[in-house]
Amino acid sequence: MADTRASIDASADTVRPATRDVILDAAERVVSREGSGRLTIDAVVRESGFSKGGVLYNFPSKQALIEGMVSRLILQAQTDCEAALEGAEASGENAVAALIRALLAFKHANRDVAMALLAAAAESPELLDPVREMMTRIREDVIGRAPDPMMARIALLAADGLHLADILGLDMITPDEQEAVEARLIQLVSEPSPK
Amino acid sequence: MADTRASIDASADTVRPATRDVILDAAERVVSREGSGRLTIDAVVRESGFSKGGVLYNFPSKQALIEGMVSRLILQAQTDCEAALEGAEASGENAVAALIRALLAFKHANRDVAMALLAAAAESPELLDPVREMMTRIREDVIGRAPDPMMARIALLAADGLHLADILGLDMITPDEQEAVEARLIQLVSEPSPK
DNA sequence: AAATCAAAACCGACCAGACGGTATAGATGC
DNA sequence: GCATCTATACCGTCTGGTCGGTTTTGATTT
Repeated sequence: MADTRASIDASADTVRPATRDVILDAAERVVSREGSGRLTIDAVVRESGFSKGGVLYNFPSKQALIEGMVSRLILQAQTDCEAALEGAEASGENAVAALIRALLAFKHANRDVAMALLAAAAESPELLDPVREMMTRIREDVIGRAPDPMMARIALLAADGLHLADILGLDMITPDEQEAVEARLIQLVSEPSPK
Repeated sequence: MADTRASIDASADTVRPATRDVILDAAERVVSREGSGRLTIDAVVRESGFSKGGVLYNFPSKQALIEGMVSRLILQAQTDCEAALEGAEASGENAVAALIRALLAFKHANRDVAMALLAAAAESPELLDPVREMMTRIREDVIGRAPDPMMARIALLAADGLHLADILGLDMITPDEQEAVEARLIQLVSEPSPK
């Protein structure tokens, strides 16, 4: 069961329709709709349509289920970042800017889903270890490529700030403002001496 | 650990040594040590040394207790920010820089305590309403005073990012680096055209 | 292809404990 | 003695997890 199949597809699985992913989707829906504190196995059972036994067969414990959510999220982020890097390399675009852009897009696309991280943190902090690892790798990657490393770091932190605001629903920033901020961030990491 | 009492009255302290604050302190310790998901009334009872009845006498429900934690946190932040503003006005320092500095210091001092926010978010999202309100006020204040409003906004977001890293334990940034980043942030909001 | 069979996948009733909250009795100071 | 506060036993509910059983799947044999 060390499977960890690459989530999204469901194409190759002719018979078995990626049960684990169906369950993870249901869990994400629960978290996004009712908050991280309401993530219970029974709620996932209700939401997924599977029985309790079925859910617990695929994820032997609630912790395992949260681990599944986290690792899928990480996989997605990693894929997105790598794609952004390749795209930048192909088009000759600034790699750091591309990465920041990819991160912002990812965080925006997974705004409510990322509450799973809160659930994970609440359940037991060590579940965030893989997240730590990934963020470190990305950060080192970005900072290593940046003409102004500290500014790159600041841009990353600001991106985290945007994410936090999204997660906690603290975003009273208008979409226009958000776009402007993101553009400015990308500009900041692109030019060594801005303005 | 500056005396964070400030809740209600504190008039007849002789007999009643700010029971509510003692309980809130215990709750903060629980959250910081065991994670936001482990914040239970019984845990607070154990940690505070009071009886369950005593705790529930002061905070009639778990929600009330979390509300207490949040509002105390907000009060403290507000006080700190106002003090910073007054100090800046007196010394002629850049107000925006002073505010950012105060926010960073506050967030640093309350790094684990702030997990109460996560507990609040998990319990029921509307508990974060006061936090929203405060953050909006601070942001508007900072942005209104800044020579480069968008840069100020970015600095605030970066400060949030630092905070998030602290809360989730994602801070693999060294103290030196953190100091450098904070200095750069303050510099960014102080000068219209940095570098 | 029909029969067989073992393993994988799934089901749902059940349980022990934890949790939030209540009830009530008791201490303490005015 | 009355208000304020503390302490403990208790209750109903919820939750994570178990367990024995049933269905589905896929390979094998004939």
